[in-house]
Amino acid sequence: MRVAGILLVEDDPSVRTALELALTRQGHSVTSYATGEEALDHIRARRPEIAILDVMLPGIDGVEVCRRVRKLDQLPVILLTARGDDLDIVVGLEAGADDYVVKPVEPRVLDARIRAVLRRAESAASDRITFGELVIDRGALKVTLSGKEIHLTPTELRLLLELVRHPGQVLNRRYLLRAVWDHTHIADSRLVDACVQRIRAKIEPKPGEPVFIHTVRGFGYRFNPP
Amino acid sequence: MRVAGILLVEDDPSVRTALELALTRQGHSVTSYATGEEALDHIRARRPEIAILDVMLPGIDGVEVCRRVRKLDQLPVILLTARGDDLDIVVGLEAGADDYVVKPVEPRVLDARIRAVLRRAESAASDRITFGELVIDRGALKVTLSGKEIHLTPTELRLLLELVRHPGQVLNRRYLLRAVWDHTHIADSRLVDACVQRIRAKIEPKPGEPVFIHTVRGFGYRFNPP
DNA sequence: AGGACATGTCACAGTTCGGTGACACAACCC
DNA sequence: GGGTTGTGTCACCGAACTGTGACATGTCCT
Repeated sequence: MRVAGILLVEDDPSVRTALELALTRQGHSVTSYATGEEALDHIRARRPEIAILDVMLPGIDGVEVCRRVRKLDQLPVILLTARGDDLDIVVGLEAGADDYVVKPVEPRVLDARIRAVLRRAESAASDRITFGELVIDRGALKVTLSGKEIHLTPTELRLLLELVRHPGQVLNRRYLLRAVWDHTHIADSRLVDACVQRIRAKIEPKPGEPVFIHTVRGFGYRFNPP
Repeated sequence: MRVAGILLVEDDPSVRTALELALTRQGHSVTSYATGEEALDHIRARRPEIAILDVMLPGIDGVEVCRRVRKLDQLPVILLTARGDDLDIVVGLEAGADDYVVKPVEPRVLDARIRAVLRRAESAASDRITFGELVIDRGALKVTLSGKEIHLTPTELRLLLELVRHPGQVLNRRYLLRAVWDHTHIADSRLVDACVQRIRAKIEPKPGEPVFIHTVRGFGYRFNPP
């Protein structure tokens, strides 16, 4: 099941907390703010997968955030409004929102609408895999950790992708040498170890106790989904 | 303003006539039917731009029509339902509907939703794509940067379009050689590199640090929407 | 504990890769 | 023909990458 990085903007703290809780329960990962300014910063910095914006906000309102976002980006947007005021709906959809939801909303309905919007947006999106904070985009060949892009060299990336292709499986050094380096029969080589070490230095929060790439003494390495 | 060929399916004759009239007044061209079977025939034969389907229909219902349509086509679908029954909404959106409207509906609101759905569908198939300051008109084969027209040679344009067709994806040199030059298996060639440089010189504000076409060392190039 | 062995760590130098500009040639247009 | 434009190729250079070996550290077994 896909899990989305959702940006939620809602100035009423009780509504915000309730929605955040409900969405988290549905399996989404949610970041929330109270103002449009913060939301725009977050969008620029963290690239969420979808934004859910309350229309009524102090300062820059949801519709305006939506307009600005639409100028730069394809980021899917759902607008939230307190009443089903028809004029709001027209304005909101004209601003480029992908959907428009009237509060109060059943969590299940909001979830369905989020998934519908994401499904539509996905056709253009690339295939990526998420392991907790680690996101590997196989199409863009990008790796991000907690939203920050990590630079991996070609060999490091190929090795990581090979490990990730078999999550939970132990891959021995000979296999990895063949798969990543095309080395057919170099028996003893510290190459793999060195490369794993370099990857760990980049993606493991504490390289001393690896979370992602585990050493299986005597056999090889295993990529563990957290 | 764009005028859409709308397929309307609604079994209640009075509602059908009312909606047809309202939509026609908004400048749309509407064809309407009372059953899902007729609708599917129409879709196959006439390729409407958008379908508005009542959920409750005798025989094949709206959700089922939506499901079948989605299997073959990208045809945008809006579902209509008599009450705001939450379960219906979830089922409908899961079936792939682009939007879900509860009757009775203000004509202006329905119109806004139609336009929003069409706008989204359009951006996927549109002739003109905008990436920040860079505008690529695939119909006119013109590229403009900050409003100024940029002259690209045919090969440069083909390469740029190929990259833009897969935004965010890394495309390797072999692929690009095949796609743009029809070269089947020239292994080592700096052709792509040279062409990318020429494009960069024209569209990148600072060719030293490219914004649009990124090099992914060891793999290829990636067009990054800003 | 102590030895044997497996793995982590690190720095460095050779190698590869891509950016860049020059250039030759073909195609095209006056 | 003569000039202009588009395209492929090449050589050079700096930057980035990577393999290697030496050494440190860790783990397992007796």
